[in-house]
Amino acid sequence: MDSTLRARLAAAGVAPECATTIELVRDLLARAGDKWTVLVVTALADGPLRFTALHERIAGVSQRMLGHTLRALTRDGLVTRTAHAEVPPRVEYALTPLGRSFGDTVAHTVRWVQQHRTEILRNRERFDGEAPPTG
Amino acid sequence: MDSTLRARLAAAGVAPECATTIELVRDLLARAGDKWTVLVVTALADGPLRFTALHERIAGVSQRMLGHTLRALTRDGLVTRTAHAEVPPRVEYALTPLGRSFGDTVAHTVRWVQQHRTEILRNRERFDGEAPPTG
DNA sequence: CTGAATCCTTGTTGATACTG
DNA sequence: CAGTATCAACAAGGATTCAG
Repeated sequence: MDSTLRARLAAAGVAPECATTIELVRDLLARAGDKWTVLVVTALADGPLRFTALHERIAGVSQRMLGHTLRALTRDGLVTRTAHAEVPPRVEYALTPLGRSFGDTVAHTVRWVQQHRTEILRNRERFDGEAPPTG
Repeated sequence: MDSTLRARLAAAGVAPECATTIELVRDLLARAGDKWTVLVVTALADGPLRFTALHERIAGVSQRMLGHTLRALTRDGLVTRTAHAEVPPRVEYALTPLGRSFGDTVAHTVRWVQQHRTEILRNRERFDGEAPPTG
């Protein structure tokens, strides 16, 4: 993990437990912000799906990134992975209660963005209109 | 911007406005998850601060990354940048109402992580205890 | 003091190919 | 079907240097 950060926070007088929380917060926030997590969680919100079903439903994701995303989600217990011992193999992914809860929290932020979408976009335009000419 | 994503979403039958929202959501989520944003917003929550004050208060951040973070935040209108025409220069950064609102939303997620911290950590341990031996 | 420019290291993403 | 391994491209992050 990012032990450097922990050391720095410790040096700054932050309690270890709190430091771990900060790392974890950033970790989860970063995960929510990565390219595929939100789409995966959203896709699974309607019910369990197989790997291929997810791959088809989420346009543009590579097998590799879908696999990584799913693995990370599974590791944190946000998603369950159920492999059925059959031929051909069948693996189903489903949201856990924790994952659903996480999805709700993210949805909260999504709603915020939707509400402030116009304002943010306008701010960017204004900023880009003023600043870019370096001189 | 990520026009590739937009094209893909369009191909998938997603409305352009919705596609923009998705990009923006991921953008803001990614920003929240980056290494310094949350710390900057938190630091500014107590009131305006100068560049150097922020640099001192946030242990471990480089001038470069602090500058980048501040610039991104300013661009979105989450933070104001007030340069006083003095010698030596003095620049103050402050949260806008929008920035404060954003901070509240992020705080919501932070609280979620704090509440589920133990569970997530336990899940990870269990996962790492079972899976790693590849064979 | 504030912060942009440069250079370098590292981590992330994705295409492709291969295995159980 | 459900992935993992490998490799190449790229972006993020950081140290240092330069400038207004």
